Amino acid sequence: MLAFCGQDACSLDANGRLKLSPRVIEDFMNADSGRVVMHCLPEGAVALYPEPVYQEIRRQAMSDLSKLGESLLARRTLRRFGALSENCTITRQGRITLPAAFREHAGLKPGAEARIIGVEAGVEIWSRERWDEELAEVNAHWNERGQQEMAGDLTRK
Amino acid sequence: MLAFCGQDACSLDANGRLKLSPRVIEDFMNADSGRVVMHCLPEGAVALYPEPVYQEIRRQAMSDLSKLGESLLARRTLRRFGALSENCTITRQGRITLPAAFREHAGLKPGAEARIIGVEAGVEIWSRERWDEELAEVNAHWNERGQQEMAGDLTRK
DNA sequence: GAAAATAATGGAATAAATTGGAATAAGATG
DNA sequence: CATCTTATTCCAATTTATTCCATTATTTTC
Repeated sequence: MLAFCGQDACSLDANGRLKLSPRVIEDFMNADSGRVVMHCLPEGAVALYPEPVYQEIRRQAMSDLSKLGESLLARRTLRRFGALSENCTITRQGRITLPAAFREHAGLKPGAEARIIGVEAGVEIWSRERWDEELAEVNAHWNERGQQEMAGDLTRK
Repeated sequence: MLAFCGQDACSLDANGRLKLSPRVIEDFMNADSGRVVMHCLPEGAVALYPEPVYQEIRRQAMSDLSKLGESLLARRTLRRFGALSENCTITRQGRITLPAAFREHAGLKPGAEARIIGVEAGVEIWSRERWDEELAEVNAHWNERGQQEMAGDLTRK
């Protein structure tokens, strides 16, 4: 059974809450009893990962505390993950509340249309407009890559 | 459970006091019973760390005092951390009072809007304006990083 | 050195926002 | 077409934030 796949359309309620679809809820229940980490991506969307997945992501990026006093990069790395991540539990009604700052990061006003995108490790929340653009870019990139591969096959000695 | 994550909006009262959100208070209680070190960052914000975290940040620098006699840099480093760090305890109402000099360092007048930013090791207090700029820079940096990575994926032989 | 004034602190009350739940509407399925 | 599932809206209750006031400490002036 494939987890965290496919796409859903949904909308934020007046308080910025999001109702997840039954299959997404089920995937999060199976993964970690509905415990979720919300994380703002540089691309302008919010990812939802089961907590263990996020811990794994963080394990590599963890910088040691002794550098904090002298390194701006170290401070900004912690800032990026600290400020832009938060955990929550899916409620009994299958809802999550996006913090206002996260909503803004993803360009989602209360009442906005959103896309829930399965990304295998979890799901991502995109505004409808941004998702359309992102999907076009993703496709363009791998098309270009394919073209280069074919060209390389001709010119290779 | 993620500690010291997310962002909060709050404002200084007329006397320059700051009410922390319940989850931040809880994180500090768990970390060191509410004992906190305030420290002015070069970026123009004030960091709050549990005391053990601050000790860890300073541990290396404090381990060799032998340079003090001949190194201006060493003396100024101690000066910076000494003058710009102070400890305090979160009150029963969950408030902390920023010393006037620290408030000024962070560009916070009494009554100003502030942002409490989780940075995993603790939290940082930013003025609303400065945080907006910092966040934009953080996002821009990691976006640029991502773009370079994608470009590299196309030109790779 | 004492008294008054000013500033700082602790606490409580009121107002605002968030959350949980239920009810209704819409859609899908047999 | 009826029933069951899913989505959306609305309301009540709780939590959280802000403001205001009283008390304590500190400083200044006489």
